[in-house]
Amino acid sequence: MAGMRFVEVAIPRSSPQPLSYLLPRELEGAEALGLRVRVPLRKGVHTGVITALRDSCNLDPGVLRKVQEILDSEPLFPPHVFELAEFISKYYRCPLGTTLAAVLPAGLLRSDAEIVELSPKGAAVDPALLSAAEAGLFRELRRRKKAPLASLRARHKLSPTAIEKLERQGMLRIGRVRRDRVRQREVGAIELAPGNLEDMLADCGRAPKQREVLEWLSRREGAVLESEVKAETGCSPGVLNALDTRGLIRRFRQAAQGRPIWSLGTKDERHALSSEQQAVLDLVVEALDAGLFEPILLEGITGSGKTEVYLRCLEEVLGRGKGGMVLVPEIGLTPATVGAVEARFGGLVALLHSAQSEGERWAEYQRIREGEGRVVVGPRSALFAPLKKPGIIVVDEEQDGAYKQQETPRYNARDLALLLGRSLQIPVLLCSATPSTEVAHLVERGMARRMRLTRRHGGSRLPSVELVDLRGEPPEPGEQGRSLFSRPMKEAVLHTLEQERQIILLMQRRGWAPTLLCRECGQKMECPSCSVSLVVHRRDPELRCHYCGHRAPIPTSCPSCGGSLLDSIGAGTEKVSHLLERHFPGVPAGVLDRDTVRRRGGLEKTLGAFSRGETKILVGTQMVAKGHHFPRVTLTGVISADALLNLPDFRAGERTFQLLTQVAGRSGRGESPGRVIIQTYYPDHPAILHAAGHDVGAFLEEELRFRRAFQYPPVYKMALVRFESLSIDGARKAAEAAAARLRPAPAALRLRGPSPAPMERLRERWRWQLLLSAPGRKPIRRALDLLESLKLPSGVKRIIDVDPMSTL
DNA sequence: AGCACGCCGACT
DNA sequence: GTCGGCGTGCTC
Repeated sequence: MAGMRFVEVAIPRSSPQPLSYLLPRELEGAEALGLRVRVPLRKGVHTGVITALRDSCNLDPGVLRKVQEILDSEPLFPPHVFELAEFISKYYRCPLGTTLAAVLPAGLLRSDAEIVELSPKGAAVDPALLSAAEAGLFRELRRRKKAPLASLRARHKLSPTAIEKLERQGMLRIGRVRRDRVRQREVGAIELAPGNLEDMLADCGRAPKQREVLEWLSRREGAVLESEVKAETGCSPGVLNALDTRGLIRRFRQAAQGRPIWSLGTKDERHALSSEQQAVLDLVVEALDAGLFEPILLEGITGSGKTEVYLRCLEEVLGRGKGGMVLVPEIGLTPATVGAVEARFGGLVALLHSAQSEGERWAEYQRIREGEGRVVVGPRSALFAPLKKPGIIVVDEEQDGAYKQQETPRYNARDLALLLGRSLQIPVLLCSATPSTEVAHLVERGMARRMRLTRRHGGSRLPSVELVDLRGEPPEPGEQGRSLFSRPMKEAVLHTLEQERQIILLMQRRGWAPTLLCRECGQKMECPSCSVSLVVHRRDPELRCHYCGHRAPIPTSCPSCGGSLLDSIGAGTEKVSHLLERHFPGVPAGVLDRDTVRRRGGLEKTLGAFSRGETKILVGTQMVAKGHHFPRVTLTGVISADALLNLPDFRAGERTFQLLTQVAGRSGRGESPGRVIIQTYYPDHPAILHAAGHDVGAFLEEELRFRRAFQYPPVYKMALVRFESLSIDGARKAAEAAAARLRPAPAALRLRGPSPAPMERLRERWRWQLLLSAPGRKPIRRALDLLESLKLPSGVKRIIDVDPMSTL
């Protein structure tokens, strides 16, 4: 370390490049890659991460400023995580500081907050001398004493510099608060002091409230939260104080536990491996022992035992003193997977998920860093878990779009898992019933091994799938156009109910109806901020934009022509459940979509009632297709397969195929055979046809042929460059200028656009875009370099999405 | 004169 | 990626 006098520091939300700093003598020797430091930048002090150590610097050392403080004693992550971050930064074109902020647990790199308060002079000022906006600000500060500057700016219509101006005038004081530490929140807890309960109760004498608390505590085991004691017994703090001073209870602080994630309390069931499963395990063990990268597509329908395979693989990994990662798309929706891993590995499991508080996530992070948590389960960011010696990476449901982050850094954790596996020389298990075209393409080129599990656990058969051609369905009186339930669908539902079995119905849209139309002028009610129509909701009656959250009351007359013939067009989950009630009166049904899940405990309640059989029918959006296991479900109905199919996106077919196959897999997982009914206007479309025929191979082959012919991923590489602006001209002109810069384009580069994005306006912003594709990455990389060097007109934002998941 | 607003380049 | 300096032009 001697002579390392300079450090490079990556700071989020500042410079795209790491900046050089001087390391003062007193800090020398303590520095290392991956430590956080406090450094001065412009007027303030920021928290960044050391990304390099240097003994020389190409800048004049005289201009360099000094590192003020080193915040950690140990690097926050092992080298492979840092290398991954550097790769992400380059490949997905996101500043390294911002990338590191996404890689580390939230909060560790949070910038300082500016806190505003009134000075004595400000407090005494005559309100008459202030502008209306200033008076509002002063009123709030008088009430709240202190408030964050950013929120004050947002709430009061002040100019951007007004608050600084008032500070210069001595009216306000602005202080800085550091927020780069995660607080592990603590709560009060109580337990009964050791000793005989009878004696203790006697000790209370004539203090009934204290007796009651003691008795209540004795009925509980271990420590109980103080808040819970108070709520349950209705006692005051004084009662607890009295018990404490007499030594009858023990009071202490403990780390606050966030809402536990909902796992099914699964029992660990070890299944004997089939020969197919054993073959995968053998392959993984071989790679483990040889220290080789081994990318494997583990393909198997629902219920074929993929989970047991990777649990066994993890056992082997742990047995060799290493750790493993299990990535899942959305942890809240995969309780079965989480439950299975927890049941098998217990205390070795480290769970990372978004329902945790920052403190909890930080605690789990440290457990992994210290080698205590060695099986990491989590969503895409779990790939950055600081395992010392990762031995395997498992990506469950690898085809899931949730692995792609939809904000910078726009990485895809499945792709990165392969990259990381290669650099660490370890096996990577990509699991899916419906592999992505990306992984299929890898297999096709011999770059990943395809291992199939063809037998369903317990020997249950694949459901039979019937397509209902909606074009042949007669219109129903009282409905506009067609009925939601075709005759075959109605009959199947009735039949299944008679057999005392359960039904899952897939309905892609939530709400009552996707559009409210004026029959007199033909106008659709549109979102004022987005180019989409507002969705009619009835449970909480209002119009709602599903993209920006805009809400409006349901009009009784058309806002543009005054006409009163307003019609809800189409259907959503609410209408489906309403119509179910009409068609099948008295049959209890549950609804599972973002609206019902958002309510506290909504997911647990809805799924719980269904799994206990209290509801017979479960209606929902794609959520119902995710890995739940309901043995009594023998019918799955798809109200319309066409919603996804009609999206103007090259992945529309793939997404449709995956969703249909997934949802079909919900049917008939117990002993009884399952049935699936899919309603569609396109019964001949390959995505629907092959899903009905359970033919993954044929679908992928055909889909890859289409992608090759039309130069789409994964055969061709792609990047999406989007320009956003509050003015339509700004976005369009920037996109046109960018396209002009790329012309004449090299032969290998294909340019689509500039064109308005399929959703031309979103959250008030107009969006225009360019799609770049090429047989290899190089022409795209060069084009993106060119575009990044192009100066943007003011008010225009440029978003680069490498390997986009969708082009909407 | 004092301040808002927009543009542009530097930040280490 | 953001901030702050500077120029321009408006208002008290």
